[in-house]
Amino acid sequence: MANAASTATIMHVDMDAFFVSVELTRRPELRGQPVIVGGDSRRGVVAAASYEARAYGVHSAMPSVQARRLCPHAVFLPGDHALYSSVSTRVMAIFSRYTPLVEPLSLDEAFLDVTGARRLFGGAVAIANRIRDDVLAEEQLACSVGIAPNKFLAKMASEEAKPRAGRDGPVAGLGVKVIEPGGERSFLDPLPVGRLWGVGPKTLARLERLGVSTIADVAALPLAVLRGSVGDASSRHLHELAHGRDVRRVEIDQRTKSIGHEETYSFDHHTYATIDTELVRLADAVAARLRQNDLGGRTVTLKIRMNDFTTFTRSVTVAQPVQSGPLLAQLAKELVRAVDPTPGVRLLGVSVSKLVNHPTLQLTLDELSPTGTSRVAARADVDAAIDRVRQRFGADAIGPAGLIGARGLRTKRRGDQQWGPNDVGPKDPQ
DNA sequence: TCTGGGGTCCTGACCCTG
DNA sequence: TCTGCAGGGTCAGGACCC
Repeated sequence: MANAASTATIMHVDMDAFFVSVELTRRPELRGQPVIVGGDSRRGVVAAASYEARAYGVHSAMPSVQARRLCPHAVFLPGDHALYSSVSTRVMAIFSRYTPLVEPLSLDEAFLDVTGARRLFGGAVAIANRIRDDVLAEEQLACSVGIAPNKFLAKMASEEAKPRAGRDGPVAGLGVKVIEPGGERSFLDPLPVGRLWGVGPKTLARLERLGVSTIADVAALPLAVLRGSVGDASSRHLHELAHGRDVRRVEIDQRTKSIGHEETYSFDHHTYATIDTELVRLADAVAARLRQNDLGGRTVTLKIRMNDFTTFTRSVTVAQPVQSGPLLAQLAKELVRAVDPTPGVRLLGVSVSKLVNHPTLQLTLDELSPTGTSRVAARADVDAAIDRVRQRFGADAIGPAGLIGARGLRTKRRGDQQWGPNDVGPKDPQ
């Protein structure tokens, strides 16, 4: 790359149709067919589609019902979050052979700062090609790589390098795309403004009202005009990106800021009785993950989506960090009482933020009594015992008593029902 | 027509405190 | 004692990302 000695070299590596490609490694007979990973129920969505399915207009986040209509002969697979996660760990380890500066963005993509590795491996393009070869040889997976002076441009470049869905099947991409220092504007200017990071449907509509359609238009717009339309922080952010500037560094230590679980149900809940049961299950799962990471959180947020899709959040901040399932469930149940569930609740979520490491034991109100402190220690012992049983016998081996008989002792795990509910109705009295 | 799950960040309203 | 103001924390919602 020109100016290579003085400019940072950032790489964005993006796996091609990751979930589908992982599935094809264990179902090779499906190669060449339209394959869709995602929820197949009436409220499911597409998580990933093979390029053969994309040729029919199927894309991720599309309702599965619509995908089925567009491509009736597609093979639907339910998805296996645990498998994708383990493959992802191995792929990230391959990246780490070339630089310690690896920032995973999600299971299937990462930023790499290869500035210091260029000399050792013969340049950024050589590193990119070696990574692609290693991932293909060891995991039978393809990936695309963008190389540029900063994160934003590297990501844009990797999108340019990816394969595309053609009428007669996948069309191979470049594999590696480089944006040289000095070439930022000529690359960005003609692109539609919707390609800018942070421009979704709402912001796009606002920008279009200003007569903006390309990234060049944003770059030419006075900052004050942009600010009036999209606010202070967004205007500065978009203006910088439109000029090809992005000062964010590759961060290898990304601290988690919140942990939560949410679930969309196949059938709506109408009573506090069944909602409380679900909240116990969600709270238990969130608490287990908090303990797994030795974290506690002070703010508990409840999310409710009604069947007309209106969504509420209600939160409460407590003095001591929370880590126990029963206490989390108790707070969530108190929050849910502010909402009338009778019209129908389609989604419930519980999350915890304001996280702290190594939290000290938290007290409930009744535990503040003179005899209460011994109960706190006892509850911590119970939590630890539950975690040990689950580690040895599986997540469903033990759980809150309130869940027995509701939908079976089915413990919520990370990745469960990731792309929509199973078509199992609640045992709702209504 | 139908819209998942797990996150992050930003904004505005409101309340409390000095 | 009352009022105005600034700053910080909390809460709720919106928007966006993969």
